[in-house]
Amino acid sequence: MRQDPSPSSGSSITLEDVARAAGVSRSTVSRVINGIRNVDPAIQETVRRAIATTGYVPNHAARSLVTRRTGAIALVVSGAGSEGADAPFPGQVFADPFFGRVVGGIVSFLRPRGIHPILMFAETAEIHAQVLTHLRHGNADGALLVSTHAADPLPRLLVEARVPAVLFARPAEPIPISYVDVDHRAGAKLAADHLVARGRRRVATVSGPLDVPAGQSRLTGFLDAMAAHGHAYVPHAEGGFTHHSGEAAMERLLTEQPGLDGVFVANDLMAQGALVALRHHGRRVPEDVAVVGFDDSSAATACRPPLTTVRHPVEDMAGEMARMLLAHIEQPGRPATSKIFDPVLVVRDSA
Amino acid sequence: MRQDPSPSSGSSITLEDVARAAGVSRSTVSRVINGIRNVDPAIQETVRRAIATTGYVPNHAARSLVTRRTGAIALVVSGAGSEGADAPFPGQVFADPFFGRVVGGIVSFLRPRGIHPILMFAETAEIHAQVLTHLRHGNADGALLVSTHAADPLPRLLVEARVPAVLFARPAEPIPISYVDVDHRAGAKLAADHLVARGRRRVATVSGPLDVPAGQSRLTGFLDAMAAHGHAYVPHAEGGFTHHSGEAAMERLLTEQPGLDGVFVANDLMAQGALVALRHHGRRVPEDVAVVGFDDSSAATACRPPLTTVRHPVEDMAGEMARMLLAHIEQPGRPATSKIFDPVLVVRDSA
DNA sequence: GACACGTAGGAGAGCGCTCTCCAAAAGAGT
DNA sequence: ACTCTTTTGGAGAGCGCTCTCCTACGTGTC
Repeated sequence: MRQDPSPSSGSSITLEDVARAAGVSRSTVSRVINGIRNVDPAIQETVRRAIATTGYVPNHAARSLVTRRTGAIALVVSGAGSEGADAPFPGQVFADPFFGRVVGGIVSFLRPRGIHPILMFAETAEIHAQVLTHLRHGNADGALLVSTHAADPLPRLLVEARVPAVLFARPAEPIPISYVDVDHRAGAKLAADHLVARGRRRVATVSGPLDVPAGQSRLTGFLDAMAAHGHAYVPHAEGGFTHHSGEAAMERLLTEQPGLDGVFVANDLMAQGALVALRHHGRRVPEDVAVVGFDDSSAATACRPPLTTVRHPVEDMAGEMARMLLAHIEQPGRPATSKIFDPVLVVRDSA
Repeated sequence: MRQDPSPSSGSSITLEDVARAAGVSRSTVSRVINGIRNVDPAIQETVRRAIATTGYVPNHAARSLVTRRTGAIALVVSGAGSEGADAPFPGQVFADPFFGRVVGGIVSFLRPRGIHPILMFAETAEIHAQVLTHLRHGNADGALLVSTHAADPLPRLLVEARVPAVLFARPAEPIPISYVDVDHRAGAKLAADHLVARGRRRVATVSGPLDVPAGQSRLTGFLDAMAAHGHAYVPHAEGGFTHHSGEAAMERLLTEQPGLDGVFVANDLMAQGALVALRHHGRRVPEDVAVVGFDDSSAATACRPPLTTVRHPVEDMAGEMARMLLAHIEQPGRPATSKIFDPVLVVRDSA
């Protein structure tokens, strides 16, 4: 036995070898492995034993050559690479803990199915093309796309190239592509209701970038809800979903309305920045100013005080994205669908 | 022309089609594409034109079936999944901005070479096996491994399975595997020298977990450097490299030595936590207590005050990892090598 | 002009797998 | 007992590519 190829040595054991060892044909071994059609239980057992003793591992390339499936999916993080003054360094986006949660949700769903995502960052147009080529080369069966910017052309390119894809968040332009999203308006209303219930009368808001649907909807949802509570005018300052932009926006708000006692900040990273600005101006949170964030990212609990925030069920959404993509890959003609998730208010100490 | 397969329709254009269009053989087209051997410039031009007009895209599966290369590499984030009381949720690790930088460095190096990493999380032994199987199926040519825990068995498993691999940070057990690392002792000395130069006399340290080489080296490096400055005894509290463990360790240190005026915290995330504890106890930073972190992660600049910290050239190290892995894939017999990077002190406001 | 030599292109044999087609065997209905 | 269906295993044709031969054709040498 010692001259035998050990199972750990670079596997050049093929189906043919297993078939010979089991005394059956290649077809039968293939059927046992793929669990297709009926195979006599006794033969199945023999084949399984042969697979174990030979240490056979299927060759992925050969399989996908004939099935025309790679069994891989791409996770594309796309943006315009113009995150304020930040360097457009790939992986920069992971500074936002939100992406960690997206990745976690996707992996949780995919891993039990034996799929591991291929990570791609696409900041520039040149790289968009490269990503597209990669996908068309058959390196992945489909793509999960998380855009950081509204003007992202990739969703459209993906649709045109007929690459199965699912987006996180509704695309800015109306195109036939599946996506998941959270009900931003409902989340903003949750924040408004909470602030009013806490007795706050001079409320303001730090919005996200208004060219992004999420930024837009959170703002209008908040303003509408406040209007329903009788507050016709609510000051707002626009931020860019980053820590520093939140801090700067809060500064502007304090200049405009020094007497404010409540603020809704459109994401936690900005809220963290807002907290810094408030402290700098001697405001106590929540005594002087109540702060409500959005996302329930890990930044929310890292803050002092911990943030009251609107919980985006990111992991569930990411899992659903993966589920939808798999369905699209399974049935190529499937029409685009969307799924909107309900947010939840998580009450902590900041409001 | 309108009945022709349009370039954007699911590519079933093969080498054969291109060869026919160019009036040459399949071999010649292959040679042009792979730039191997001499091909008449005129014919090359004809072939390129044919490729463009047919919209040909090479089939990756077919190619890797014969070359026995996938052209893919795996990025494995491995740990024991017992990060304190945190849930072992995949992607959890991305809460640490450090990983974002690792990913960024890897992608920066790999992307120009047309390679996109396959992301895998391996928290449990069961998943280690799954990852190994995946690798042996030929889903990737090699692996880049970032462990969060010292007891990680994956490096050894990878070596045994003869999967080309490179680690981020020296393995706890001595095994023949390539790695990159930072000179932790030198970094800790930088911190000690700076604290002493700033005139601090009652210095303490929050160390990382002592079963991790990085935690160990940073502590001993710091203690040795302080001893060289005449400080025989330096109190220390052990943390777990997380925000909360840093806060807790700082609390303990303040109980043991209320009069301390300087502290070296073994990573920025813990330093951020330490800042919270110090503020809670009414200490001003840097006036009352000078704080030096380690890593120069984005947490360092998000803090108030911004952290003076030891910069780990993470992106360079990650890029080097990828370079080493490609070399190992290129020359399978290549002996394991390591590369140690020098850290740099980044002076901000905290010390 | 006969020979060797170097170079460019073509032919064709696989790489390891899936899957359709067939044949053989087994059961069902009359 | 015969035909008709159903079940189960084998044969073999590719999937699209690379790469090793092999042939044809200059070019150089004596």
